[in-house]
Amino acid sequence: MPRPKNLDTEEGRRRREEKYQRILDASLTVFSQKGFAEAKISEVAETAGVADGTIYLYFKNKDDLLISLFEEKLEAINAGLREALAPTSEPLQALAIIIKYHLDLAIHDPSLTAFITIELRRSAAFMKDYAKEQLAEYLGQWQRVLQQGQQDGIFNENLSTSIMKHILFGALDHTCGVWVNNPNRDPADLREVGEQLTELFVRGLAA
Amino acid sequence: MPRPKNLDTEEGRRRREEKYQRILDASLTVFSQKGFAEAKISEVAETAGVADGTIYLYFKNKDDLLISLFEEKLEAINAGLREALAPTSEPLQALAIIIKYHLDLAIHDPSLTAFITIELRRSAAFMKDYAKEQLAEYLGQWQRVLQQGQQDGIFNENLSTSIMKHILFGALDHTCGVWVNNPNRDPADLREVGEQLTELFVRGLAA
Amino acid sequence: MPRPKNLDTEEGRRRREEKYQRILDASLTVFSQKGFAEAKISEVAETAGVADGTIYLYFKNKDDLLISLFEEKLEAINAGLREALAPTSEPLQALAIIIKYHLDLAIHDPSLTAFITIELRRSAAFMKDYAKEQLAEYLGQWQRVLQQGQQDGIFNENLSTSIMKHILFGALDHTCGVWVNNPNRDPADLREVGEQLTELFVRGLAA
Amino acid sequence: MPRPKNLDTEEGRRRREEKYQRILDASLTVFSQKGFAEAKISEVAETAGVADGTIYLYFKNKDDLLISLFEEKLEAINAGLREALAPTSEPLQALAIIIKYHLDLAIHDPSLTAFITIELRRSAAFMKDYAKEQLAEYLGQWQRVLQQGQQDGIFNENLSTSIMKHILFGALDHTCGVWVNNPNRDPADLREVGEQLTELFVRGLAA
DNA sequence: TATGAATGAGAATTCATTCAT
DNA sequence: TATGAATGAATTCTCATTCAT
Repeated sequence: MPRPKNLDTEEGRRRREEKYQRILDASLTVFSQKGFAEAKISEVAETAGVADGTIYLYFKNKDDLLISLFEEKLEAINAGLREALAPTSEPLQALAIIIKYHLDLAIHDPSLTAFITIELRRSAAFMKDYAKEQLAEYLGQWQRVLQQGQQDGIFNENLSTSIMKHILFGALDHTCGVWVNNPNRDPADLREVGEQLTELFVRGLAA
Repeated sequence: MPRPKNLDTEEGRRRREEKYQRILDASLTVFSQKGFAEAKISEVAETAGVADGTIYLYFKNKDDLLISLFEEKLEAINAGLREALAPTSEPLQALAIIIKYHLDLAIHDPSLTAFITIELRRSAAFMKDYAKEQLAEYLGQWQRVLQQGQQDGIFNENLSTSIMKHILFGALDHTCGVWVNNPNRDPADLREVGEQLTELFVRGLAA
Repeated sequence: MPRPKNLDTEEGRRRREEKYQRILDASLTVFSQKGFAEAKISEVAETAGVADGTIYLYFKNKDDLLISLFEEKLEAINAGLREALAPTSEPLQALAIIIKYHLDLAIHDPSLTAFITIELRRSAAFMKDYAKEQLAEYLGQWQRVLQQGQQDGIFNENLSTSIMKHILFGALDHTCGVWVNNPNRDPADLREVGEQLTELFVRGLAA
Repeated sequence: MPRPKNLDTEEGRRRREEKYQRILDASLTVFSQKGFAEAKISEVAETAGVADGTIYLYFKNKDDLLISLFEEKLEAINAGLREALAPTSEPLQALAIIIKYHLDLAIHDPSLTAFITIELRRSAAFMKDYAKEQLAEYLGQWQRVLQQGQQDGIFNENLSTSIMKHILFGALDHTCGVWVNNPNRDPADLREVGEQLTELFVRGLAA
């Protein structure tokens, strides 16, 4: 969703798209390292290899950069999860996929995870619902799996799926946040978390 | 720990302590409403009913205010939990107490919960370990309960208590954060969360 | 010249005088160490062993402290020189006394010399003439010696005594300033300066 | 040495150099009028015709402005004296040139003289040796002339050139300071000072 | 489009001075 | 008188944003 309008040439559009992306990537890097408030636009620009002013050709302001980053990343995460869940409709398998997907995210993109863990709540509390919507969509996918499990008689019907999705998210988000924050992090540790978490939930949710 | 030296008179000490507390309370109010970065010292001062400069008689700078707030509040929370857990050594009861204690905190002091939920991770990531230590102590109390449960043969020994404590914290912290952020929040909802969470964990942890 | 009025008792006056002096001495210490602008009233108070507010019972404000210090010290210096010059009316002897007196000042009270060297010009440039007057009086004593020397036919009548007094002051003030600023200063070095300066002037001024 | 990086174009460099100079000139004006401590960055900015923030694109902070001003000006003064002394190696002529050069400085740039007279000592006492080095270089040029005079048998060998240079500097600096501080100053007065000073030293230094 | 120098609003912090005790 | 906590005006400096090139 680059703002600049020159879409005349194919070439032009591609170049714009590419620079837009570069700025967004740079934002993620800087925001995850320093946190949004401490991050300087000039540092984002330097990281992206563009001039400070250029950022304002693609984004309205610093907040817009944050919002766009959330939108872009959360959308992709949602799409990725949708794809990952497509092959199966078996709730237990799906639950395992959900957990694995979230943990893999942390393993493969620690910056993104650090960013989400740190900024999501602050954004949820003080900003409009840009991020909230996407998060709702993400958790919505989870909830559907849980509901399916209840329908299939696999998951305890007394448990509220809308509460469970938040419990699961909190658990995953926090454990990933702790892991990502550890300079000597080892993916094996996070995989272990996945197994334990799965066991806890599978037993806990069991009908 | 107010800085001013005049501790000569009983009266003097009390007044100082009182103002120190007033500033800290005001910080909590403002920090939880706007987030630390957006909070202005002048607003904290106004909320506390003191002049801007007065804050610097009690705290070194804005960061010190944040750190002191963490220390003070987390210490009290730790002490409160210790007290709440004292009466029982039965793991299942203790687990219920832990969950109830955390949720009651949110119900009785939503500002504090909002503050912790939003700022704790950011602080953990970028600040020294002022907050980390207290959090470790808090989760340490939880872990001891889980370990006791394993020893008593009540909790599944295959589950890592050090992972479980983080899972539980993430779950509680996030659900409380969501609840606190809801302008139409109803304590009953959070109590419901408590019951469901307890059930999930009791079953999930069962040996 | 303490301001407080309670002069009722002999005892009261003495105590006041004593505290006034203590504050002034503390000012000299602090001003000479940090310079007037960097000096903090609270540090002067601490050095004097009084409360911050007490200073304002004796001095109108920070500037008044500076001015009073100049007045007090320069007056004493003037009186001291007058006394030192009393025994002789022989110009060459008097000139030697003048130089020795100024250098001895630096040797015996380096703080005062540092203070004067650093603050006198700034004060002369930006403040009222409190200091100027006393300096004029000091240099006036010098000029009378130079004039006497011309009258006696010892000093060259073509040289302007009003220029010479400034030249001599600049020379003495700067060399003392350099010496005082040297952490490894040795009084012998300054005495050597005195001899050389005397020789230069005696020859240079000779009729 | 402007900080901004864009040195790409000849044009760009020139404009930057020009603005750097404008700010430095404004500093001199303001510092010499009020003294460094009383000078406000905002006033320097206004005098320079730039925004407050612009100053920080060229200088690290207020102290850096002072230091840079010293460096720039004292360097130029040193270079100027070197040039002025080049034509002659005759000590008496050289001495006259030294004195004339210093006094001409005051006549042609009273602000600079006021600034140096007032701030040099304070800086020497409290700041690093930015200014000290350049002053040492300046007085070093004087000392070489005095030494040459001794070698040539013109100047008294009993006099220490390292003391004499300080005496001369003090004399010149102070007389210039007094003159510059006089609102009704007449260059003729300072020329008279020059003649008298020269006569005093020529006679005083004579072998 | 891209640049990056310039802007200036805004915020933290300091400290001389006041004033209730 | 003496105290020292409280005040708040004043100042430095930062950095998101603009705009001339």
